[in-house]
Amino acid sequence: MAAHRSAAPSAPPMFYRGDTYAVDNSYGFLLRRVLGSLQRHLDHRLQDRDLTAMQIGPLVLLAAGKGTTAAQLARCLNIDTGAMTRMIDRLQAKGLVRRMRCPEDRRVVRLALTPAGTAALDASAEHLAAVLNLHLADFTAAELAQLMHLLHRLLANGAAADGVEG
Amino acid sequence: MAAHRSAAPSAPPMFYRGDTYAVDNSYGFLLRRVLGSLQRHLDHRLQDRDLTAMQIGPLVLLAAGKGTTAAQLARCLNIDTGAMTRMIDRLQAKGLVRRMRCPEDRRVVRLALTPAGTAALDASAEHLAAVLNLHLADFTAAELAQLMHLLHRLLANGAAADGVEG
DNA sequence: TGACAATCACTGCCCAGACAGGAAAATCCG
DNA sequence: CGGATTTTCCTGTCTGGGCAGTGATTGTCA
Repeated sequence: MAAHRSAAPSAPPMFYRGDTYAVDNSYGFLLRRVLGSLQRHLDHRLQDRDLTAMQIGPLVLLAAGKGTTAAQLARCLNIDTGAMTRMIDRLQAKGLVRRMRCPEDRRVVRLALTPAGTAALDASAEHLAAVLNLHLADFTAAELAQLMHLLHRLLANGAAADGVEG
Repeated sequence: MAAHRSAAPSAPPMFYRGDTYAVDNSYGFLLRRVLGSLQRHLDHRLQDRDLTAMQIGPLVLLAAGKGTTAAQLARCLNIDTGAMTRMIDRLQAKGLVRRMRCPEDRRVVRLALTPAGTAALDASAEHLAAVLNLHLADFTAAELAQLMHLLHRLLANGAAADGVEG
């Protein structure tokens, strides 16, 4: 188990220990609260438009051409396909996206933004940017870059462990 | 309101713009995925114990003496008191916490860990620490400190805006 | 003292994600 | 060709958060 680590069986980082764990030092709790703040701010700005912060995700991905099926969007957002199905249900009920059975592969359902969906996204993008900027009020460009770098590495480390355990 | 900013009514940071927004550059989406990774890893490690990552929050706070009422815990975790009520319901159903009407102020319900709750927390803390460490696999102590620092500032900037708008 | 506001816990009603399971369709392979 | 596997979407059922509204209690202040 430990032997195949070529460079180092190396010092597994022990920043946190079970017996001395304190909430205030946990970046996990902190992350949770930051995300909550982002979401709450965005939700408040979007409530006039009958949209939520979460619902923007699929709209952005569709507009950016990151995917045209529910499964693709779910993978992009790292969420369940079941959750995505219901999300699409809500977006479709609001007339923002369209479902169209794919003729070539009749399992898949092609998704597309409606004109209303494009309009809603255009109107929301500015709020999304504003909320992100608001939380960066006293940041320099270098600090934002550093933040993104650290977050990417957290994610990569988690994904690496996925492969091992999963 | 703007006058008290001594130095500058100053360049509002424009890291993100509505018309050029791209998912890949958004620290919001990144944050969301990191948190999801943390939660999934922890949930998998805890499923044997019939516990979820979310349910550890109140247990940790109770053990640390950060609060003894639902309202206090909710404020600590930045969540709704209604959500906390239901969370306590689930924890109580599992026999991990105890409710006790406070005699002095009969509005409040005092919360306390049961022995089973303390045991469950002790057993989980090590997994919590392990998951946090796992995502920090290639981090230095300085980088972790930097991450915490940046997250704290994001949170503070969000809270500052709360006061203004709310 | 009596009206008023604040606080606390709780409840309904939403949105939202995780997991398990199922039906239909496509693909792979013997 | 024909069965096994995989993929895609969908549907329960659970946990979980946000918001609004309720009732009980406490504190405040005229």
